[in-house]
Amino acid sequence: MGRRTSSLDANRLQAIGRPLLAWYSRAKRDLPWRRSRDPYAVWVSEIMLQQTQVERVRDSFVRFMAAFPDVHTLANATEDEVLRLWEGLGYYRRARQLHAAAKQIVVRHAGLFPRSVDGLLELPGIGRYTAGAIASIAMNISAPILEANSRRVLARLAAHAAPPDAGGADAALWTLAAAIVPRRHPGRFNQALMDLGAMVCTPRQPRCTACPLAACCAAHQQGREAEIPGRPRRRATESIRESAIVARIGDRVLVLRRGPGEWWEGLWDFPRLSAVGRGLSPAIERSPLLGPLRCGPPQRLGSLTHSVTHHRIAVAVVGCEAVRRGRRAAGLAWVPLAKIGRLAMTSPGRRIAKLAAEWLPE
DNA sequence: AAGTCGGGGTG
DNA sequence: CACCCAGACTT
Repeated sequence: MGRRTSSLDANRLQAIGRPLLAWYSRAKRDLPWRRSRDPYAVWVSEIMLQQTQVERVRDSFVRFMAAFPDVHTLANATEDEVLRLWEGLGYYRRARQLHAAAKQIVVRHAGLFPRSVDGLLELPGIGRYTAGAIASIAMNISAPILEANSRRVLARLAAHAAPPDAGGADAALWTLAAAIVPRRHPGRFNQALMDLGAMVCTPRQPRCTACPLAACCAAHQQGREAEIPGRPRRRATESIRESAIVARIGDRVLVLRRGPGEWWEGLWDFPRLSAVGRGLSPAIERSPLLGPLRCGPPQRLGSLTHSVTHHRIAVAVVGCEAVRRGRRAAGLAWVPLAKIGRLAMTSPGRRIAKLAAEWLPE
């Protein structure tokens, strides 16, 4: 056998389960979605948790489940309602796909979840990780998972130094994950791996002295836990400057819904233009987006920045008194500022609305 | 294989 | 500022 530290040998493999599950039973996190093993609840939580930290999901999960307690309720909801309850979580395609999948489950599967990894994979928004998570946690199917936490744990156990974006790096770790997931309690085992990664085997300064797997961790034995796994290459962030327009008539302001192919598809936002400063006024008048809109001199209300993946956007917020409404169009609405809370808005849109509220007394 | 998609908390 | 996160999907 020529295997060395690049993968776990059979002895180390067998050594994982017992100490890991013992650690989990006493150290596991108390999370709202762990109160239920209903596939629907597990599914909703897993979609929310994609690329989103646990602490940011807690409250949204509780609110969402209260509004849509089962797959039929979700399937019958409007996309606006679903998006509004997704507000602030980001990656809104997840919400649209969740909604589409709920309809699919109701129409094609009589409201019952497919009870296999392959069946789950056919639903929009469910990939290899999420299918394995739902299958193992909600259905007691011995399916592997690989995500940010368990990837780090397994990479260190096996001293697998390649960064996640390296070619073939994940394939080896998926193989490892499949080799170690037990037939008994696969869901607990997988969640234990994730909790260990989140609480002990952290990206920086892992707490190896508290780790139940330290004795069989190749990275720890080599003293390389700080450098494993390697960091992926980061793209440079690109800076963007634009203006957001709060066009006002009386107590109403102009908002628009983001369309297909745009960021925040389906969500409402204030109109924005790439022009800033002196060029803004003519840009407003020319903008096919806005009408054209006739309005008085733009007035600076404030500024804010936000980030979308590798873009950093500086927004100058400008208010103006519109003379008349301009064209009517789907996805364009004059909304009383007091009622803007009912719309599913982008996060910067919410902040812009706040500036607008300060501008407009009551 | 590389890009895209949010947002906020942390150091 | 950079880094991080219970990934999926398109090109």
